[in-house]
Amino acid sequence: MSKFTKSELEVMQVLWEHGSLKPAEIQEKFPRAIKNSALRSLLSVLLDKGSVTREMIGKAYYYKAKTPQQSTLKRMTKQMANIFSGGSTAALIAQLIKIEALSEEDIRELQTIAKQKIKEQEHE
Amino acid sequence: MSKFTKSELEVMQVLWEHGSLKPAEIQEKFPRAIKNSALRSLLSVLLDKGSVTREMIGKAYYYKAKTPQQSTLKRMTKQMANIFSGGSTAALIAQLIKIEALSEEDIRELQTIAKQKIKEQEHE
DNA sequence: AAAAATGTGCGGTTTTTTCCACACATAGGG
DNA sequence: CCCTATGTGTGGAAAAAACCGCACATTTTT
Repeated sequence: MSKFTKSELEVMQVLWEHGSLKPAEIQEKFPRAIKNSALRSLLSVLLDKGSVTREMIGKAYYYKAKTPQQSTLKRMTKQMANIFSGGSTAALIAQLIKIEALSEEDIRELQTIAKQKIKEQEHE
Repeated sequence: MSKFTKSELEVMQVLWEHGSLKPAEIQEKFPRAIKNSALRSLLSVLLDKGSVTREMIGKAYYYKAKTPQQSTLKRMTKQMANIFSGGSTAALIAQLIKIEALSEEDIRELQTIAKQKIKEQEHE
């Protein structure tokens, strides 16, 4: 189930953010310098993995993410939880709130989200 | 600035959890099967990086983590934020609370921690 | 004392990931 | 028509990460 290498993740990041792009466009938006051929090589790996799809428009292929951002975030979070908090995602989030620099406004925002979450759960 | 590969992180995880261990002990507690020589090769990389230290006790070297768990968590969190929430750690945490499965108890616990965090900040 | 167990040091090989050059095709402008 | 720009496909090379065998030394066991 699609896990990504560092570079593959950079590609996914661009596609998640910008939707459907051809290689030259991905290259432009890439977080660092990369040769077109190197990038296309990455894309072909992602294509094999089924993480992206592509469609010929005009004379170029347009790529778009198939693996959702959210499922990737969840997987990576789970991995972090395994390393840092015995596998518990809740404990990981707690830990983050404790150690990260957060403004009072940030924290109040989190509180609001937490409240909403509880409400949602009551509706089930 | 010590960033770790997948395997290196597994080693660090064991050391963070168990303190000072010799290779054979790390090997036992390793999250998967690994040959002693492969593990020692990893340890030597980590030693070069300055992420672990070692001390000869009896006839074996005992390794312990030098890079703190917390700073590694912070770095990794920042990376995740770059990918998933435009670099904002606060936004990442918010996102996690939204999408992760959390029991009502978990959420209340988070709220308590958030409250404490606000209090702490008032004292500054 | 020999055998077995435990460890280290060293010098690689293998696998995975990343990167790239080059040949070829097509469209558009001068 | 020829040149340039823009793409693709292919077949690797280069670099990074992971892995491992074996010789040697010391201690423990029989």
